[in-house]
Amino acid sequence: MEQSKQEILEADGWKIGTVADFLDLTPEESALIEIKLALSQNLRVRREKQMTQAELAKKIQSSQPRIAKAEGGDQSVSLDLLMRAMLATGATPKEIGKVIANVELI
Amino acid sequence: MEQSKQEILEADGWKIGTVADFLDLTPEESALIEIKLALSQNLRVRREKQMTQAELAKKIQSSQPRIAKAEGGDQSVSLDLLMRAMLATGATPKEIGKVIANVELI
DNA sequence: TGTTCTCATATCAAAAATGATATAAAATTC
DNA sequence: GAATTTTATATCATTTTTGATATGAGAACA
Repeated sequence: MEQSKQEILEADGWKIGTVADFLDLTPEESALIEIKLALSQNLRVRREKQMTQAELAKKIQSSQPRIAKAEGGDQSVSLDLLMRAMLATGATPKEIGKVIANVELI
Repeated sequence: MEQSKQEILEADGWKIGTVADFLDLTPEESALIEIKLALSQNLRVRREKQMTQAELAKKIQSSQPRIAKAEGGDQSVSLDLLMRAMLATGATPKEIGKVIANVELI
């Protein structure tokens, strides 16, 4: 489970090559990554129930490839874009807060 | 109360000139601003109890002026920087989630 | 099988955000 | 009330993030 999580992070370009590198992250750095991943995963679930990536992109003046990156947990996607996307799926601050609050510290 | 909130937003460079303009924001745009403001205000409270802006800046490889902007709710500060700063004050995902969850929709 | 729809990946110029620096203003301490 | 510390504001070159575009991969379905 931890292994697969690391694989996901590596594939998405996070600065993690080995488990040692992973452990070199400060708790704060890890927490930020976890928060972003939680949001991106939640975004995909919410979006899939309602629309295509292209439709969501249009709603927030973005592009389909960028939504794909957001949902894929890509490193190049900011929290701001994730938040805009979440809100565009109808997520309320309460719901978003819950997603973040449920992030487990490593 | 609403008036003063608008004044704050204007002073910080948000694209809000009049109440009409303010009402032109989509609910999603408003929510994003509210979330950022809630975080910046909470950041100031947390940081003041523990350290100076310069000290916090050093912790996250930022600069004192940027922390000032973050706490001041400046438009040019990303959610990512706000989040990094919050985490550096020891805020947990649970606490951060609570701050966001408590944001009232307009 | 071929067509259509949806999502993923790559590239890139433009825009936004960044840290650094200088310095002013304000608050705190002496 | 002077000195010191802390915070705010302004500018700027660099980096990061962005939307756009092109295109590939895959699934769904005819």
